[in-house]
Amino acid sequence: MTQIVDALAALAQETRLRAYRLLVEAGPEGLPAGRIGEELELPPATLSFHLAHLARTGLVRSRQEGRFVIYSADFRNMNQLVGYLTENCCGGRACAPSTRRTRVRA
Amino acid sequence: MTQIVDALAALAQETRLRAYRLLVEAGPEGLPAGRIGEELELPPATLSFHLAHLARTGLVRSRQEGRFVIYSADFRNMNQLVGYLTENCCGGRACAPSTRRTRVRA
DNA sequence: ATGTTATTTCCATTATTCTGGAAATATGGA
DNA sequence: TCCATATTTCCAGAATAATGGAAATAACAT
Repeated sequence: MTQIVDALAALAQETRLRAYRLLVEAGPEGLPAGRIGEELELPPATLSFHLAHLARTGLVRSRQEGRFVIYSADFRNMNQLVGYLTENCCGGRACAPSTRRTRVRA
Repeated sequence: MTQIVDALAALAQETRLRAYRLLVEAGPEGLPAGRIGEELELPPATLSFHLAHLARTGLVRSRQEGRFVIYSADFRNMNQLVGYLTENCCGGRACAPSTRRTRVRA
């Protein structure tokens, strides 16, 4: 439960949610921190604070690449989060919307 | 986006998440505030604060019934939230787990 | 009206989170 | 080596959220 609350809190902040979405869009290659700060127009200290927060909860990973630190979305925790919400917070009814996306057959 | 951040923030707090889950379990009839406070062992002011927070975001509704105020989960916003996460934060892959639960633990 | 129970509002205190400048650290290049 | 660039850490101030006692409001019963 602590994990779930932490993941929710990590995303419950506009700057972090925007950063996370950028990284989802960017795909597995991810983006260097500076690129994210540019996109979000954040001073470096603020950016670092939020990226560290996302990384702490495991929603995001980082790897060093030369002078750059590359961040990328880690979907495992997001899967867990969506799974939790679907199973525990939707009262049995279909909570995920019927989008035209990948249908999952169980 | 503000709506999504608000919903996430509402659930990103242990007390509120627990209250919300209780209400999901309780179904459409919901539960009187006092019953929730009893279950969660909260002083009335604290309980009221958190329930009001959930209601403000639309995750929960309340209705007066005699001397009691009955709270119940409103799934519309939860659907929206899960939908948003699935569509915007999962990078195209299936985010909801394919585990089909026949039994929901109480 | 008075009493009892349920819930909320008021308010102050404490705790947590956010913000960003300045300094520190890290890496690569000349 | 020294310099430029990328990112983080340090730190302190500002903003926001959580907590709960006490008083207020609401609803019903006698």
